[in-house]
Amino acid sequence: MTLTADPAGEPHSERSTTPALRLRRMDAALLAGPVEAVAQSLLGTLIVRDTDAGRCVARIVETEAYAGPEDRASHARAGRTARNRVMFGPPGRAYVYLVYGLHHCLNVVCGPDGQAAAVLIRAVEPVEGVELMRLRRGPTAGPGHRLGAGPARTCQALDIDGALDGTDLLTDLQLWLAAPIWSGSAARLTDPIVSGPRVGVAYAGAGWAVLPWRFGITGHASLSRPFPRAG
DNA sequence: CTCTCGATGCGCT
DNA sequence: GCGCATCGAGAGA
Repeated sequence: MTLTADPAGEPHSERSTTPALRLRRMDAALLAGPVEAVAQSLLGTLIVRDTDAGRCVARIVETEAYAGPEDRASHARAGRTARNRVMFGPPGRAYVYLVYGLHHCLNVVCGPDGQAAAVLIRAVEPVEGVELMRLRRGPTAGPGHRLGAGPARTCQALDIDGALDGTDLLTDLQLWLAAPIWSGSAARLTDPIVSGPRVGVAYAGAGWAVLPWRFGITGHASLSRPFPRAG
């Protein structure tokens, strides 16, 4: 399925109104269950970013699951620390961290309060506010569908940084999660899902590094990078 | 297309 | 002090 909020994409007619993208706040129930299941459930849902500059809406097309201290690839592997404390909190919060000293990454905390688990948002497809996203990404950014093709690109396009760490994505007004709605009912992702090993976690050791906990919408143009064959 | 490398702040050992 | 859940530029095939 293709999601479009571009008014120009609709034939012009006198009584036609803008085919407004209708948004409904995400249900917390979607964030319950095993983190690798939640990571797949988040595919196709929307991130809404409202700032003074305007609204941006982006569709999640790629995720990675990170579990608790037992997961040697997870930031929770050393137990609860100042940086990862949000991961151990209630589901629905944003865990935002700085990586390589210059890039931010956004996670959606899931699982029960007190138990560390989070889903990294690895790539999004711009849906609304594409020009604003392009402005934030800078003049060297590629075509529109690549503006959110990576975890740090996603944060840059949506103006997400450490100040938003701990934000409640289920209730906040500036950064929140939504499900797309058509004809009054919630949309369901019908696209096939592809999986593969998580990116950049070789240090985690054989068991955890090869776990296929990276998920994407098969063949989507906004994926951060290709999935290995036979994923 | 692929590969290599530098930037850059800070959490953790 | 080491190394990172990354990106973009540049070189070479």
